[in-house]
Formats: sequence, structure tokens, C-alpha cells
Amino acid sequence: MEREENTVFSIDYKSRIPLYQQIVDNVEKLTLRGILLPEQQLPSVRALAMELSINPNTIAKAYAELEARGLIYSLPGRGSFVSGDQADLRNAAREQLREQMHSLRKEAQSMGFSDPELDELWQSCREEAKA
Amino acid sequence: MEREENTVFSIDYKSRIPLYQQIVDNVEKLTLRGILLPEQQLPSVRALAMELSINPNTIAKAYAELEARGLIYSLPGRGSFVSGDQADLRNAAREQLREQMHSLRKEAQSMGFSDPELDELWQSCREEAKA
DNA sequence: CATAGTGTACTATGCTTACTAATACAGCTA
DNA sequence: TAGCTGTATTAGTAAGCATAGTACACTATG
Repeated sequence: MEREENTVFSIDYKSRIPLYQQIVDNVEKLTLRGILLPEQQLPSVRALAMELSINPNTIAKAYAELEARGLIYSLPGRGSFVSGDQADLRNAAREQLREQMHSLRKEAQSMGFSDPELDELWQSCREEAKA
Repeated sequence: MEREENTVFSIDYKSRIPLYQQIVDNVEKLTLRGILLPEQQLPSVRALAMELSINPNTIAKAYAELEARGLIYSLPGRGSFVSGDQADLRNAAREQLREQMHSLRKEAQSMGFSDPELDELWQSCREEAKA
């Protein structure tokens, strides 16, 4: 009489965000926050599919993207596991954030906003984002 | 022998960005930078469609979105014109930027990044975005 | 009044892409 | 052998984009 409550994953079936993307985001955040530890085995494609009541292919697609990003690695016949170096994962995420900030700045500049103006906006978001 | 070079618009037909979206972006930047002035008349739906060799419906869709955002207003039988208050347009753009910054911060926080860490990243983008 | 130009609305079609599903295949391990 | 893994292939569904054609109502011009 086991209760498999592996549900650390929060999925919104009514969201416009694709299911596989939500899986990816979940795993990414869980690894970066240290909830999922290096070398830890992830739920199998079929098991997680059953648990979340979605198609195994959707999980497989999510795992494939996670593997492409280097966050996990998969061994056919064995399973899928969190990648080893947590510091590397964090650095990769940092670079990704930098890219997004860079794009935002560049677009803002093309609209004629100055650097000090943007910095002020950035700071004004600081307290607001606590919620 | 007139040469109608109204082409302040830069359109990339091979881009994945929808044509109508490129029109919107063009008008937005041109108004915010003061190239297009308040009350100035925009090229007609059909004229711009001819000039850019795209369908009039695509231009109409772009103008409709621009009107919904309040950047322009259209008078059936007259034409389409840049909205009056440039300061308002700029403030609207500012708020939109704030929204994007807010989202970025919130997502970064959910990945376990601290405020000082994010500020440092933000500053590091400052010189990089000059190009 | 007639004409031409304006924005707008509507339907239909082709095309591409993204997402999800169904099925089958191949490897590992007890 | 049996049952679990990940993976590959194919197909169906939906949505977005652009085009085309047609029609309507309004406005300015002559």
C-alpha cells in the first residue's frame, strides 16, 4: 500500500504554456534550487506520464530538451538522471539570463530610452517583485 | 516623374517575425524616436501594401493593433494618423518595459538568484549593449 | 452627383509550425 | 523471459500567418 506522491511538479493543464515546457521549467528550477540533486534519478517517462495524466511522448520531449541543455542525461534502459555539476548548471542559467537582459536593453535603446532611465526602471521593479 | 520613397519601414521578408508585427514595431519605434510626429498621416493601407509588396489585410492588421495600443488613430474615409500626445506614448512604452523587467526578475528569483546577483548581471549588460 | 481614395469587415484558402497522441522499436536488468 | 527503461516514427489536431477576393461605408475632389 504505497502512496507514490512524486508530485513535486506543478502543471497547469489550462495554461497556454506547452505541457512539455512546463516540465522543463519545473526540472530546471528544482535543480537550480537544489531540490533535485546531482545524479538523482528522475521519474521514468511513463511513470511521470501516468502521474500527470499526459502522454509519455510529452515527457520524453521535455527530457530530450533538458538533455540538450545539459541539465540531465539519459541512459536507454536505465533511466534519466540529473547532471553532475550544479555549479555549471547555475552558470548556464546565468548566461541565459544575461542574454535576456541584453535583448531587453537593446530593444529599449532602440525605442530611445537612456541607460539611467532604464536603471531607474530596473530598480523600481526590485521591491515590486517580492510578491 | 515622382519617386515615392516612403520607405522608412525596414521589413525582412525572410524573418520568422510576422510581417504585421514588423510593421507594428517599425511604427512604434519611429513614433517614440520622434521620426513620426503626432498628427502626422501614415501611408494608406493600400499604398503601403503596394510599396512593400504585401497584402493590404496585413497592413490593416498592423494598423488595428497600433490603434488598439493607442499609438495611432484611424478615421474611415480619411486615413490613419499618429496619436497626439507623444509623452503618453512614451509612458505607455515605459510601463510595458516595466512589465517585462518585472517578469524577468520574478523568473530569476524562482531560479534562486538573489537581488544583488541580478543587479550585477544587469550592470554587466550596460556596456555590452552599446553595439 | 460621380469618382476615387480612405478604413473596415467578412469569408475562404493555403501554408507552416507547434503540440500531442498512438504505435513500434531497442536496450538494460533482475 | 519479463518488465522496466529511453527512443524513433508516424499521424492527427489546432493555431497562427499571409493571401485573395469581395463588399460596405465614409470622405474629399471635381
